[in-house]
Amino acid sequence: MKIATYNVNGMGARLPLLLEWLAQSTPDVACLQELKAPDDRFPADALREVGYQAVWHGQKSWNGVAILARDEEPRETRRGLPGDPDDSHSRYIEAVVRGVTIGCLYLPNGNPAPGPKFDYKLGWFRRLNEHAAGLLAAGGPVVLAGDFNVIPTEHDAYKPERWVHDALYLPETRAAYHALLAQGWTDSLRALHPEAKIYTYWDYFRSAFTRNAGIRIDHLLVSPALAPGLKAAGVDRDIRAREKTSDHAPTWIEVESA
DNA sequence: ATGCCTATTATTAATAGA
Repeated sequence: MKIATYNVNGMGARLPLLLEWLAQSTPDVACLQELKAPDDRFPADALREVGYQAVWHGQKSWNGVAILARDEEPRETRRGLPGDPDDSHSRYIEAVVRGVTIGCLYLPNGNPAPGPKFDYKLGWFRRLNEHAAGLLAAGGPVVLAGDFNVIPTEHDAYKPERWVHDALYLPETRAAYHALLAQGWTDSLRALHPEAKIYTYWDYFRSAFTRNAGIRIDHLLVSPALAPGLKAAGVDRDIRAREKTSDHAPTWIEVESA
């Protein structure tokens, strides 16, 4: 089973390349973030034409997440994280595909830090970790995939010193991520490639991609039921090199699901 | 420390991203 995550940075601008990527990479499940569009502008028909059914949680202008499944309708189990009824951001959706629970998330950026946006990030992170603990307690196969907006370690940034005051790398952010891993989740890409330089995001400025000045912030965490079945993991860098591309690249794993 | 570039929305500029 191939499971991917891709921050598309605008569904409206990205649909042609998204369709090309799906045809090329053929994931069984694709978690999308930053749709930047309301629910009624989700291109469900165009996706269905290339074999994907979806559940989505959109929002005008910002945020927005979706789960795509090939030749199958994802069975939605949750939209929005529990714990804050006043949270209006569309940042979490969860569905079961082929018996695997898929949590698709777009964790807040949190800049500038300190400040209210960083407080929101940490609060959202606490709610995620509480929900994740519940998913683990159920014991089944689970994948938490998405744009975590977390640089986990110094090995996950081209120039880590540039990020020391940034919300993606501050000690509180990394501590929350490592607390999540400590519950028993496996960071798939790092587990399969312990020493590799792996990036999933390169900003649009200063030819960051051609200089490989990137960071690793898109992650796929698997529960203990899935970890022994991890077979492969990678980043579709060729998609990031294309015209009209997102600033993120699709990131994926292959795992035995049963 | 900041701008660089891009997408979106609403009207040619503001906002957010990371």
